[in-house]
Amino acid sequence: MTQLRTRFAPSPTGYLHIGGLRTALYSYLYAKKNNGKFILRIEDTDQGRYVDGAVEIIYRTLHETGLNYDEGPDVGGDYGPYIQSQRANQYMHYAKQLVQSGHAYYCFCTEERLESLPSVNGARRYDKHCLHLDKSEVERRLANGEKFVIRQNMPTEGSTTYHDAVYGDITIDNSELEDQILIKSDGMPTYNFANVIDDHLMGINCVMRGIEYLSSTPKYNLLYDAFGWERPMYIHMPPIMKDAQHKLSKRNGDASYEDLIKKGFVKDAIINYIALLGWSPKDDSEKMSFDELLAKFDISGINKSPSIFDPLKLAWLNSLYIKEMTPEQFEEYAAPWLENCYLKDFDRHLVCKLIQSRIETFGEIADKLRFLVEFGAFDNDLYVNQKQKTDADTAREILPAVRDKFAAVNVWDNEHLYGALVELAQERGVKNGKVLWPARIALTGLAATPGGASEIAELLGKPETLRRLDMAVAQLG
RNA sequence: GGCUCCUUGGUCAAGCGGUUAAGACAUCGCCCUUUCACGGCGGUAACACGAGUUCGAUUCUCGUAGGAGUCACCA
Repeated sequence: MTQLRTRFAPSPTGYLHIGGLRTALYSYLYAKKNNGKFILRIEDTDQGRYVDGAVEIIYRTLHETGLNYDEGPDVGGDYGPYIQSQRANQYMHYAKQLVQSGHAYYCFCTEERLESLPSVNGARRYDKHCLHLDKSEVERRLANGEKFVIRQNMPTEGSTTYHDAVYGDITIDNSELEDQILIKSDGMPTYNFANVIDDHLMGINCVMRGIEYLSSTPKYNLLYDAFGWERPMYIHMPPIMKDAQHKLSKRNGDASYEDLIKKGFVKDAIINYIALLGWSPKDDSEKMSFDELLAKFDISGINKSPSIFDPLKLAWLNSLYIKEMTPEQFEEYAAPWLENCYLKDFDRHLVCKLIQSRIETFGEIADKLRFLVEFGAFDNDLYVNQKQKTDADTAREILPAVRDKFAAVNVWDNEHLYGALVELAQERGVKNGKVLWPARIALTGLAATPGGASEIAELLGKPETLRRLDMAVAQLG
């Protein structure tokens, strides 16, 4: 049995977008699942769209996410080169072979003539004009150095059917197929042509790609047939949408993998989430490690309908990955987010302890703790708490005592600070909340904060804690 | 517009002729609690529509509607 070979064939036009990453993920998973090979090929036949550095981003992203390809430009392999522009000289040979066998022909039509063609059903269609050119005339014009393209000669009758692993049998009338250009006038192959030639030459026997190729696949198959090559297995995938109408696209500035990382999502959560967009393990698994994904992946679980990218659910999954980190891992991961803002002045250990269970993405950290450096006048109504039965009056009564207690604390840590507050409550014969609530409000001026009064005081340090208490008392009048 | 594909709660999604139509996110409520968050428990919420096949359709067929893709010397 021949070995399964899948490939990911992006064009280097910028960041790797989410849809592309998912295509790579599924291709990788399917290959590995079947002891096959996963190949990376860069499709850069369009010089105009080439973006500097884009190739490196592709390599980096794939390696970073664990989608390690067995063959590719930077890792080598027996079927290289793996960059299409470096294989440029082979395509003409195959195109001419097709011309020989009558499956393709030279076309000298000018742009003007093409534009003057009548449009049928809202689309202009080439009329096979040059197919009927005399062989000697073709030779003459070629010898003359006239510009030409090579077109695929499509059958005009009948239909072609192929089987797609997720969409089933797809049948298209041959009359729908245009005599597409195989070789452009600059001598370069079109994507459609290079794709087929390279897939065959690289032994790719399983093509996984977006659904946008579903209806043009018969053209590819006709090419395989014309060469007498075996057609690959096809697995088309539904798109990932931004909303019901629009596909997720970098053109619209939608999130790329890099953007998500910058927002503080972790790579495992991103991979986990996109695996779930358009595919289901059938059981109730949601959070899955890369290995579990590999164990459970199956193309029968791939959906036919488009799915909308939900940042909220990604965030939830991300929070799961954050929570399962050990405190050490969390601190290490959070370090850059802490170092790059005011938080660099605070005890990293304490900060991390406070926020690990309270954030969904690392990008939220700075906002969540801003009160540590921003403190001013606030509404005394914040002291009102129905359950603790507190208000500005009870605060006015208890806060000076809180200040005294804190001032007397020698070992400035949560344990001692909390103990001091509880002790005060006991002395007064009131519930803990009666002291804790106003103390936290006085220290932060916020209705909700990560951490309670003593934890925040610990972070703030003694001088600042006492200063804020004084301000709060003064504000109460 | 032609052709192709798609259609289960707000979102992801199970279901593949007979189910009280799973589960998750979100949302709402309760519990826990040093506020928030975490965690636990529970609630609201869906088979686009119309025919047909069948004893019986979410499931099969055909229409309708809606959506997407495609019809390049772009990939």
